[in-house]
Amino acid sequence: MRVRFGFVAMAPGLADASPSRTLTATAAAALDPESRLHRLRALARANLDATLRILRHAHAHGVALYRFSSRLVPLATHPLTEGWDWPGELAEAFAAVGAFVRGHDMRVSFHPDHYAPLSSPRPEVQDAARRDYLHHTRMIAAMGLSGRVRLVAHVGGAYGDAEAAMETWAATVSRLQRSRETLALENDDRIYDGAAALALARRAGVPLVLDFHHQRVLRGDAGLSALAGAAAATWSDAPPKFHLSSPASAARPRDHAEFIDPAGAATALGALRDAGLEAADVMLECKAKDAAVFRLVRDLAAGGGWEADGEAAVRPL
DNA sequence: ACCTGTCAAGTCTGG
DNA sequence: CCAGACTTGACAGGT
Repeated sequence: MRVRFGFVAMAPGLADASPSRTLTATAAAALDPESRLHRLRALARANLDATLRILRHAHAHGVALYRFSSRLVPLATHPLTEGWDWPGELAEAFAAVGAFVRGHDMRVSFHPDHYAPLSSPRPEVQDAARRDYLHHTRMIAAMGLSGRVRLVAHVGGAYGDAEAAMETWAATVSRLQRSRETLALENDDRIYDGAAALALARRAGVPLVLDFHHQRVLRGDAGLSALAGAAAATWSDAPPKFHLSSPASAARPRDHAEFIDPAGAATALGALRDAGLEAADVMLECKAKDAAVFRLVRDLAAGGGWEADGEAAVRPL
């Protein structure tokens, strides 16, 4: 088995490389339409530029797994920018990112944020969520990566009835074009645990990204290997994918720590090994980002049980 | 140059 | 019914 690790959005080691630069809506509203779009276009170009630099940096260190910032195009779904042809204006910059990903066979993803729940009973919220989903699929299309990038989404709230909310989620997803190829579902740390998310993912025909940290917060480590195996079985076109992070502190167990605690990682990776997987991709959600990947590989290799396979992957001994 | 409060967005809890 | 927490990185305004 080979386990590859990846990181999210920024690489703190790279100077001046934020992929999420933006303009506040208040500041944007104060500008005349022409200078507003001029500013936003420049920020988006800088974000895509930074993204390409981060991808080069990742690839140079053997990192094949990366999650894009969802804010590459600032205010893209805000009413202030309605009608903006960003796909046309930023075509080259998006294409360059996609070409690098294809050329180096990297696995990339998006994670629409939790303000866009497809399960909401409020029509205006659902409309906004669908616009957000559409925006992400447009970015993927602009990269020339349609069909090979997943949007990793949460179910959303419970709205007083979690069963009904899952029903709404499945119904909404079934209406979205090509959602089976473009979506993946992730368990959360409040309402939908691994088992619930797994059942919904199977029903909707989308793969499940099992988040070990969320699962531990809700249910502890019991049954982790069986759950990991079942989650892995929902993936057919790519290696199964997992999320891993460590609690920031005992007082704030849900928050993400700077780095991965090696003991916790060994438990999670042990579950993958015990599930008999041939390959797995594990996205680390740590404040230290890329540095957390490199440190975890070193820690696992030093701790016994695993050997480093480059700077960003391990194999069991 | 640095520090602090604020920010597009939704949901839930507590008062 | 409303205010605040939740979470995160970056802006914006002030020193």
